[in-house]
Amino acid sequence: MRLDNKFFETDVLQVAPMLLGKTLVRTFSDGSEFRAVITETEAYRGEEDLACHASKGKTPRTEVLYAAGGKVYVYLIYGMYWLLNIVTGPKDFPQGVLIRSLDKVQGPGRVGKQLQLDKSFYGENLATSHRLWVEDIGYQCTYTAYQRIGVDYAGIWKNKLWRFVC
DNA sequence: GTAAGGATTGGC
DNA sequence: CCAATCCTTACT
Repeated sequence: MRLDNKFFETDVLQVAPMLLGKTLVRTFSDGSEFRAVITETEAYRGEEDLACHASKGKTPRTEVLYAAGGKVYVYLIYGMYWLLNIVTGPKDFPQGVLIRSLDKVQGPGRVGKQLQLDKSFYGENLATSHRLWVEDIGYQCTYTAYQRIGVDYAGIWKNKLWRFVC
């Protein structure tokens, strides 16, 4: 069954590991469908988390992070790759989960490429979208927590074990 | 207005 | 090791 907003309105440190084993579904305009199991996620939590984009405050780019959970946050990195994030938590508590890998696609940049993401997905509602959502197929995998990738600039926050891998 | 740099990847 | 490539943010 499709995950609803309720699922995503929980704290990101709960949602990020719970997403492992869930199925990501993307339908394309030609009618085809892509399904893959989420195998790696990363949590970004609050304005005080220097690795979180919301650490710079509310801007046009980070605005959706302040919404209640269940929305999509996409952004272009290095001018080349659209990274997929899911906003979590209550309204006005900026946090989100980066989808780093699927069973069939490893690497956040590759996930965005496979799903053919672009800026039109910014703010997409996963509970009602007809082209992108997450399903619970009754499977929860065991996981291990690691430090996040590529956030060496984040001071003490880089040491948080907020990356979850199946 | 201008410049610096990034939650990455693939190619040299 | 480093270029690709462009948007966001910070600063003059």
